[in-house]
Amino acid sequence: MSKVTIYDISKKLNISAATVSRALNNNPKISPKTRELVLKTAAEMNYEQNTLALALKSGKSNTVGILVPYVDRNFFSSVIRGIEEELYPHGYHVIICQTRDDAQSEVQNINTLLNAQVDGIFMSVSKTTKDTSHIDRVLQKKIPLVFFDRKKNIPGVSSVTIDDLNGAYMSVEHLIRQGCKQIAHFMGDINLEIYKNRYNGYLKALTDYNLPFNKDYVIRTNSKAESGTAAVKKLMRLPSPPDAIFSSSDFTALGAIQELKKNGIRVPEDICISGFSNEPFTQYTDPTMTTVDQTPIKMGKMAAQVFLEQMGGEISVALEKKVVLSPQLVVRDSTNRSMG
Amino acid sequence: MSKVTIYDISKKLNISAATVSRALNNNPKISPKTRELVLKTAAEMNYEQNTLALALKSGKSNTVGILVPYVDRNFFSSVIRGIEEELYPHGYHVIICQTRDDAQSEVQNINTLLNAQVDGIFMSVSKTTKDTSHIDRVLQKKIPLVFFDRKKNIPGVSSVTIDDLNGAYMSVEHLIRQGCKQIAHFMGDINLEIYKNRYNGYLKALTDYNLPFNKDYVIRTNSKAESGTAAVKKLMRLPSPPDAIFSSSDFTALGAIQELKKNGIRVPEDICISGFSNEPFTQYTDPTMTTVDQTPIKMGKMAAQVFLEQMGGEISVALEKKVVLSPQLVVRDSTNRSMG
DNA sequence: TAATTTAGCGCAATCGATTACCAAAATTTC
DNA sequence: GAAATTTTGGTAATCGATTGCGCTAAATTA
Repeated sequence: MSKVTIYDISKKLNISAATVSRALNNNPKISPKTRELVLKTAAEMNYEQNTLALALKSGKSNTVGILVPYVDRNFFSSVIRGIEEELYPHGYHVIICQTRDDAQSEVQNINTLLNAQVDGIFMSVSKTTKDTSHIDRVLQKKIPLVFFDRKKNIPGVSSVTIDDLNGAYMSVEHLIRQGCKQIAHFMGDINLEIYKNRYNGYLKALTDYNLPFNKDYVIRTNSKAESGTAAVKKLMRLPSPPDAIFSSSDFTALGAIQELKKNGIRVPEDICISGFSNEPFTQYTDPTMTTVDQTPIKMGKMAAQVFLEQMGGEISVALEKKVVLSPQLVVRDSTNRSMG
Repeated sequence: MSKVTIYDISKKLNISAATVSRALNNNPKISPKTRELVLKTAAEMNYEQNTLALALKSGKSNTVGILVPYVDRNFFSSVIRGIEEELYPHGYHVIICQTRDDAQSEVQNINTLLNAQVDGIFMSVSKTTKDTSHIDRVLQKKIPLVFFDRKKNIPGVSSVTIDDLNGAYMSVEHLIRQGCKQIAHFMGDINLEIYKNRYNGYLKALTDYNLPFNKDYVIRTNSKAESGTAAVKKLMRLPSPPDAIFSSSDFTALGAIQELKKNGIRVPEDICISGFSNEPFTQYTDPTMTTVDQTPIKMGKMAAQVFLEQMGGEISVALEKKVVLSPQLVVRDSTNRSMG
């Protein structure tokens, strides 16, 4: 009924609990005969090691914490899946926390995770995070920390990100090859590196292909479809509207497409549009949407591997590791002019 | 640097650790003066209670486990979000496990969760689960268990589900009101109650509205778009093809729409189609898809509340509670004939 | 055969916090 | 002022597992 402990086994066999523990852990100081006996009895009695007691004694909890803005955002839940699948075989559990993109909640969650003595922390920093003293505290405690996607540049912290600049560059390059010459950009929150990088990739492509930069073509958006429709309205009022839009978000790109269709402007014939993230819905829009895949499951798996490496290293020299994954341009109809 | 314990505080103040513990827990047996002193010192020394030690001593870990087939499925991640948001203010953490719809993995995960001494378990049973002895073990240990969405009928286990039968009924009723008379059904895995209920709702609506039942109109599908295209092909070969499809899944409905469009059959003019789940993409398909919203975040919150109630009850009389949420019919263009 | 090594196992401390039980001090009561 | 209470706080066991140290008996060596 109630839990079987090593003491129950030791009493039954008339040996000490220490012997039981050693036998169960394959300690060579125990004779094979005793070991077998203990193992057999433990199995019979349905013994299970008490994780909490072990964690308290060893200081290792075999759990890791994952901090994301929202679990139900496809990108994040996919990363979580990747982490979980990579870590489960190693005996780790994942604790999920939502920051709701709130810096204060991030700090709180970090605290409770530290307090629960997690063996590692994975996080995508919240948009509003400025101060990083809570992150320093993680480092002080020598707990492996891995940023994914959204990171801060802090020495000693590993990160797994995608090459946003290149993803943006590939998108814009693709638009140019489709014959577009006046390419607008929906720019996300510049507080986050990822959006800054996407913007820079946009600029770099323009420069490399000798296209002029027009500041009216860069619109600040916020990852919501409405923001995309508003942005499109603004663009269409310009004396010389763009013939392509590279959006830093699938949602704003979607809003743009909807607004354009409503006004009888054809996509991709009149204007090409590409998004970013490869949200599941992008393959079902009309037209289907060109976008950039961030390989989130892979990102999660990589992050987990980085963590495992850091755990493996005897002396946790906290040597940081920066993994940058290559994004994948997914070309679909919203930029495909060859199909007419 | 290293963790501050109540012993550190007790040494500094030259009192016993017991007193410190009591002071921190507002035990009335400690004089206000001492209490204040301890509290102040604890704050100064940056003391934090060791969760693991507490958990070991009390048997309460303040974590709950959530088992889902895949975390990156929108429905499940939304439920998780609901649970997390409801439980976080109560000091609980959530551990996420993926079963990959594999019964064996479900058993394993349950075991490790029990072993980690979670205070409760939330689960959506995997498709392949037949034997339920692992669930019985949870009950034996008197650990609150709450099924959500996919459940097994086991006495003593609470559940939060939606009224699938009614959701199906509303859908079919809606199709009938649109003038459809020959309504087909894409039926999911009948091993799962939810699909059985959706099927029954379909049948009930047909009966109530005096429409004949045609067994050729019921096609077994598997929640993948391809399965939907295959099903449509089969239906279209019938001597008298249907004029509406009620699909038990958004994905198969999507596959159906795509296949029909490809063959020049118009939706909704020639055939109405409705799905189930209100996946995010359904609002972006062309035409936008009528579907049934399962209110997953609400479902998560309800499940959490059921759990909290069970924890609150002094004697855990394990009185089961069955919550059935009302689904929401979301009417969009794929069934809207008035717009012609 | 005596001396020494080694295999096998037990004792008790430890991880950090809680709490039943008990004891000293302070207060009240007569 | 002595006895009876009441406050206040200490002692030590407990949750379950691990492990350094040491002891006993068997095995090895001289």
